Amino acid sequence: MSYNFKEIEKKWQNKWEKEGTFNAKNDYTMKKWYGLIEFPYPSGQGLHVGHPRSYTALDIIARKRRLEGYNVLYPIGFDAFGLPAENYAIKTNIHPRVVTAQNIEHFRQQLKSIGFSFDWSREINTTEPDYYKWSQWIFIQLFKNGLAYKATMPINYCTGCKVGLANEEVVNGVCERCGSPVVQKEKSQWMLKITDYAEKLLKDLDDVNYLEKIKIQQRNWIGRSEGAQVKFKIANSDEELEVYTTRPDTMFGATYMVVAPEHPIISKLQNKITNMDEIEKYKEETAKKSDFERTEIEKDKTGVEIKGIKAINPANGKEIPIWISDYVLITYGTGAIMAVPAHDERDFAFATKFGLPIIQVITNKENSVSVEKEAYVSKEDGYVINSDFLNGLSVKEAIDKMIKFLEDKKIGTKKVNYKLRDWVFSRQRYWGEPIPMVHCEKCGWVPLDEKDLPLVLPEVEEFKPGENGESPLAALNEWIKTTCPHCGGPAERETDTMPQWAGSSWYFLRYIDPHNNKEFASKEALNYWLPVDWYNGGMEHTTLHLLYSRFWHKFLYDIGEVPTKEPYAKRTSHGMILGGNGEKMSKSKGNVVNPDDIVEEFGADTFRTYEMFLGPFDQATPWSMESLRGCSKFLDRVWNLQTILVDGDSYSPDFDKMMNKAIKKISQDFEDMKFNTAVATLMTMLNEFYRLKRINKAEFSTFLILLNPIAPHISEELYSIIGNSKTIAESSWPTYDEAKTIDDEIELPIQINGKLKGTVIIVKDSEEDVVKQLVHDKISNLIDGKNIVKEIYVKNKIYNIVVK
RNA sequence: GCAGAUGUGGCGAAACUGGCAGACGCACAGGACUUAAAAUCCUGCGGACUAACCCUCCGUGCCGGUUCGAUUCCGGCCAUCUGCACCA
Repeated sequence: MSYNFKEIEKKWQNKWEKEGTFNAKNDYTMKKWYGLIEFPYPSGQGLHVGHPRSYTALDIIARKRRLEGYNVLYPIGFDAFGLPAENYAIKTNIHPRVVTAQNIEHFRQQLKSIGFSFDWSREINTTEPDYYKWSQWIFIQLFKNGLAYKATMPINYCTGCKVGLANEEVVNGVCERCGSPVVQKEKSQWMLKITDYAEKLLKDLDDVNYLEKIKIQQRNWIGRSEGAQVKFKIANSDEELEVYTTRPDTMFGATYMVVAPEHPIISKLQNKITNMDEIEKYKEETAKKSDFERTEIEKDKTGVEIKGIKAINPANGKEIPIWISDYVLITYGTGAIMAVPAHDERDFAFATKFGLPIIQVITNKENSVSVEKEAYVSKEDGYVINSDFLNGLSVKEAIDKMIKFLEDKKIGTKKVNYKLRDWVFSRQRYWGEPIPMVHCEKCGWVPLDEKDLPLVLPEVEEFKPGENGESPLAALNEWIKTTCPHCGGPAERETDTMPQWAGSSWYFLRYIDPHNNKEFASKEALNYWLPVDWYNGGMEHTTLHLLYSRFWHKFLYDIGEVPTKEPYAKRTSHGMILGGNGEKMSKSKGNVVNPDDIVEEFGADTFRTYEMFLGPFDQATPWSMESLRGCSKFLDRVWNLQTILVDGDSYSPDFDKMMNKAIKKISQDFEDMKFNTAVATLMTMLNEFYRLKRINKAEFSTFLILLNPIAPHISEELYSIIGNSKTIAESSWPTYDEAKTIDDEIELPIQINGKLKGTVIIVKDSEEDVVKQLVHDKISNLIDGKNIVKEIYVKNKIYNIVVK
């Protein structure tokens, strides 16, 4: 018999909403637990089945924590600024605010229908002035502390639409919408100096409980390296070219230099350069490529020699040519490299293509290295040759000696470098937080007075970005004209807006005290709730959102605004849910599953159970309608346990053991996010109840509490039906007796030569001679007359006999 | 190219710290109930061998190694997925 999930789920959801069952308490004497999921971007498509995977997982932990007596904060909100709403506005001229409000309403209703235990009283929305006031406030603090600055950075510029584009909108070098070529266009933009925090962001990873793969990804992204920064003189000139290298030991093998096409040395020395035409042409071609293309495509190296100037290798004083090539990026290091083709793969490819000299300076112990066909890049067991005063040293020794040489001569220093780049914070867009800065002729860039926040996003007629890649706000002359907060003279507002990352970089702080209009959150509340105890989200956010929000938080810590160094004590990650065909769900593939349909047909509890059962939580798994029905059947069987409900005590000690083991297993599985095996354990329990055709009230109640975090509605309903006066939400998490989880008899496997030949029942912790006798009796027919070489007994695990 | 991950039945998967490979579920097959179907319940279900059962052998992407014993550890390959900023 099926149960009426529609009625039951509605009933409990209404009760929870009416009573505020899951709202966090303002009792700061209680032990607390703060669980966080990545708040959704309210897209027009509505909730994806991927969202509930993460939300159900932490909902399970949140519900368990409440039953364990914690004051739980499990909040929800909407990250509602963003491109899709703006692009929709451009098409339809409907204000993004209107569309966003509709989408949020839809999301809210969808989320509520799944029965998450969110504290809805703390819902936030990044597009509300009350919220982004504080995003702007934090930006001003960053500016005041020298961490926000203006710099000229390229944007993607569509030559057809004449607007700036996000990376996402550039597909294969052309505009996604009109197909016109996209070029890089220089633009003055706000930058945030995340690189100042590189060392802290790296080091403090040691103190947080993130999945190891997340730490590794962040470390690689920050990309700390040690090396040397070295000045190369330009022959017959006062100019110098500075390079960064991690291999100063190979400097005698540097046979040429390469600078990024955008490098300022070119314009500085243009009078000496004899092939400016050729260089300009190459620069133009480079501008057509996004960074993405320059780095992604496995292509032949291209480049142009800068004729008329030469550099001097400071190691040996030899003149070497200077080239430009797009494989050198202006944004990393100094934008220039010394090329050592014998010991760097890219340099090797470049030198081979353009016939540049290759000088080997590193060999191995056996001196069997050849750099005829490929570069020798190993740093281990390398020894220096052909390098004057470095000859015979190991790579490590040579690095130190060369750095000392450079420092003595004052032409170079030891230098730590990071791959991490500063954060481009300007967007030439409408639907974002206005940047609260004005430009005054006299005072330069000045932040708004904090009492004048929020700087409200003004109304516009036209959402289309302006020509030349300006923001739509650039057309609002009246709005732009303002007075300088510093000197009172005429000034102009910044017209770019913040990126979507801004609102999400600190939202977890606002949840803590969402209605505070004096501060982003009170000190008292921050002290109590921080840090976030557990944050679950997608791996795709590891290097951007996760790092950005750590950066903002660390900054706020340094200026005394938050009490913890790190925002998140623990970070875990969920795998993607794929379509039934094993491919990523997408409209074009027609394999999208809509959560609403599942909830409508099978109910929220089945949906939640299936999302947790479908596979290991951290791995990508395909959706299967058949398996979903299996979960529906499971809940029907749970409902029908009522038919075998009996009075009386536990059935047997063994049965009691099964219950204790299950409590232990499920409790631990939840903590380890092994939800699939937790569900499997519940199914096994259920099978056992039916096998014995009995369950008493105490057992049923325990079973329902264990099931409750996964399937909260049906479990509450049954809990009440079987006569409990309190609800599960008012009860506590079951405990188990460790002694009752241990078997006193063990079925010991017997192997001969590592192959299973049988089993024997032994008393737990039996001594070897006792077991030996039992084993020999059991398999005497297999070992009689055989030459026993060795016998291995691993207590309570295995007995293995080696025969010849 | 770099980085991270993954690879186990027809399918999703499980397996503690190196110790009985395949728990749980789906699909499938047979049976019960039913006038019949659906639903439900019961039984079986890695492969080879076998009429069938037992036995035996093979089996965790491939090749090798360590070990009494390897899905698990080590080396080398192959394939797939994800991310990327050619990171000097």
